[in-house]
Amino acid sequence: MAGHGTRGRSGGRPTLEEVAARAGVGRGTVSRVINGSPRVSDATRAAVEVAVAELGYVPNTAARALAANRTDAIALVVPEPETRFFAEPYFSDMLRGVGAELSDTEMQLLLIFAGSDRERQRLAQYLAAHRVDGVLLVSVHADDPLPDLLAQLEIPAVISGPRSAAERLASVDSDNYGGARSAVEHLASRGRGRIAHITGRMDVYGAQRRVDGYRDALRDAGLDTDERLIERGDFSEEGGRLAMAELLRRRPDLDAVFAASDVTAAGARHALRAAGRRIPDDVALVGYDDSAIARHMDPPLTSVRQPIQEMGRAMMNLLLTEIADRRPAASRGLDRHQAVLATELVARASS
Amino acid sequence: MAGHGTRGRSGGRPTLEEVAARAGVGRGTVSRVINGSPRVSDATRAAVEVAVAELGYVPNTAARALAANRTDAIALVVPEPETRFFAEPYFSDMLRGVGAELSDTEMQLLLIFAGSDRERQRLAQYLAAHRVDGVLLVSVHADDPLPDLLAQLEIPAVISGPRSAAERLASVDSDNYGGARSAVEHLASRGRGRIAHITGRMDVYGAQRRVDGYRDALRDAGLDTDERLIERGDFSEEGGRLAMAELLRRRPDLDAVFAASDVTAAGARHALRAAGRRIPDDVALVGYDDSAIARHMDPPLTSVRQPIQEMGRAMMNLLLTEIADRRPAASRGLDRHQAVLATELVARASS
DNA sequence: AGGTACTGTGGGAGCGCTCCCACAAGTGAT
DNA sequence: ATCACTTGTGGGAGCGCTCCCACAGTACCT
Repeated sequence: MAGHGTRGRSGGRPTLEEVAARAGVGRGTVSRVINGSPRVSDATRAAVEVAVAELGYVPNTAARALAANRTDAIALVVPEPETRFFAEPYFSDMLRGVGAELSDTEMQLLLIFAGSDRERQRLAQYLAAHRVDGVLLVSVHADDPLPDLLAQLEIPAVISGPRSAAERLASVDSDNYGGARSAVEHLASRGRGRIAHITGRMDVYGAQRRVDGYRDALRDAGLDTDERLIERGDFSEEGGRLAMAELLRRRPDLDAVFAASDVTAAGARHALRAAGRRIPDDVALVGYDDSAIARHMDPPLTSVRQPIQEMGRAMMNLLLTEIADRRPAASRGLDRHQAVLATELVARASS
Repeated sequence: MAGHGTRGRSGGRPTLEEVAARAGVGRGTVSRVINGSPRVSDATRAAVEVAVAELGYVPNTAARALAANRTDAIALVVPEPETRFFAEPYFSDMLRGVGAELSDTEMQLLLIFAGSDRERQRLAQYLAAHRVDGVLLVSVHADDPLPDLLAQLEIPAVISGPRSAAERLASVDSDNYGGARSAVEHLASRGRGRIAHITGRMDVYGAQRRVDGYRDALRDAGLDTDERLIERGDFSEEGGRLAMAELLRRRPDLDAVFAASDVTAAGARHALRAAGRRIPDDVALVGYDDSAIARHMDPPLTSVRQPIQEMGRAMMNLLLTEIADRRPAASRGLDRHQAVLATELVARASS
């Protein structure tokens, strides 16, 4: 159907040209009004607006995208299977923040899952076709090639959780260092002096930062900084259990544990129970994420909350700036855009 | 950035014209190859494909959309707040089905929430701009103006759950009538003879059909068809409780209840417990939806399962057909496209 | 040999918009 | 009166593609 020739001149949707004719002005003027340019007299603007209303004119997105070389669309890329997306409140919180920030924009948000190889293939094509003006990347693993692809294509992008201290992409993160510090300071204030730490996967930058925060807080508080109080975990429950058992073997006198995630803390709790230690009487326990697990644990788990929704907003803000600048942070060397949001310690019965 | 004149001729993305030059053919031929037209000789096709690969050519979507008057995008419209979308497995199941059917297509799926008035306003603009080739509409209320807007704009659309027997839009539904019948037949086969029914909101077509199925099944089985065995509910738990209490008052001798939803059944269960009736010993209970509630109820609830994921697939299939035909079902009078999928009774301890 | 078909191909015209140049008209300084 | 701006406006050119017409070449009939 349609395509060319003298097609549907009368029947179809009105064009900018028809609006111009109706308002008795030129095409350029209508375009200026539509796009909110200040360089139009009030009288002319009013006339055009009347014509637009009468004709029910709506700009043709495709034509605009072609001529202006932009799409007014943004992709939220989730490098996970859909199931995880729906299962974890993290994503819906993030989405809410992003949506809130976007709602007074003309931009359109696309949700793209890239869990399988097939989906990733499609995504690469999609990005290569420049079908979006910018990309929001959440939950990226350290070895993910996606960020580099984005940098190479020079597509503005913002990542949640930088992959390292040398992250080239603009990024938003919560204050992992500060969060860890607050956990340790909280335990110290409760009179605990031999505080252990079960780390997350050490190839995750945030996990490294939590270790840094833990160490510095211990040192600043003048507490026991024995390296044997640190044991590796991997964010999993089983990892937490094993690490806890090892810590109890090495330092049976420990009186508190800061775990790098709530799930890890759940594992630690099992090991503590198995060893006959009471929480919090014998050993105080603090987790990270303030997830549902924390609230439902027995006893309820003290945890460090990250402002996920705020992070979504911040990501969107950064991205809109990047797009406005039309120069991805990656190409500007050290002048990176970053945002780090404060965490909040939620104290419960476990500490 | 770009715009016009002799812009980025060398640097930017390759165009179809450049591919044509490289392959030593005309623009038309490249277009045919890209779009998989059979009217190209094998030799020419191969040459073009080489040029495409060498140049890393990716078609410009905007230009294609403008010239061909199509977008290759489909919207899944959810007329609910995002929170409900994430809370109910219904949507994620539906999405999975839709996605599966779409994955071997070039089409792009957009997820659009239209819970608030503001969002609905935006959606209307969006549709008026014909930014999608078709729309999937899930969870529509009887008085929703959205379907009519779609019909008026002549945008191909498929609705999940027709609003009435006279639904003009193409639709996919589960077999509410048959599902209700199977519930009643199941109870009858368990030896129950005085089977009550708590309906859903009667302005929902599916709820009406369930009543029809209930009535016909009773009649065909030669059971008690006393109209006093039917009481209105509204899909809610409280509604189920009230209706159950009323039914017990009117027909204290009833020995089974078929509730129009699992949530309703949960309410009925409370009322039965309050009246000292044991489930299933005194009264057998069957729900509808086979939701998580059914599995976790005490006792576990027998329920009618709808094939949500299959419905998603069916919707997508119907829509793709509609789009291919380029004539919305609404404009073809009685030649409507519909699909009705079978339900399945999941028997548990409550019956 | 002439006709009729079909296959494969090139390229003009056009999709509806934005960008920018050109230019008219007004304003104020010289 | 002249110049130098500024403000507002019209419209040409171009974005990269698809559609379709025209036409060359080949195949198969009369």
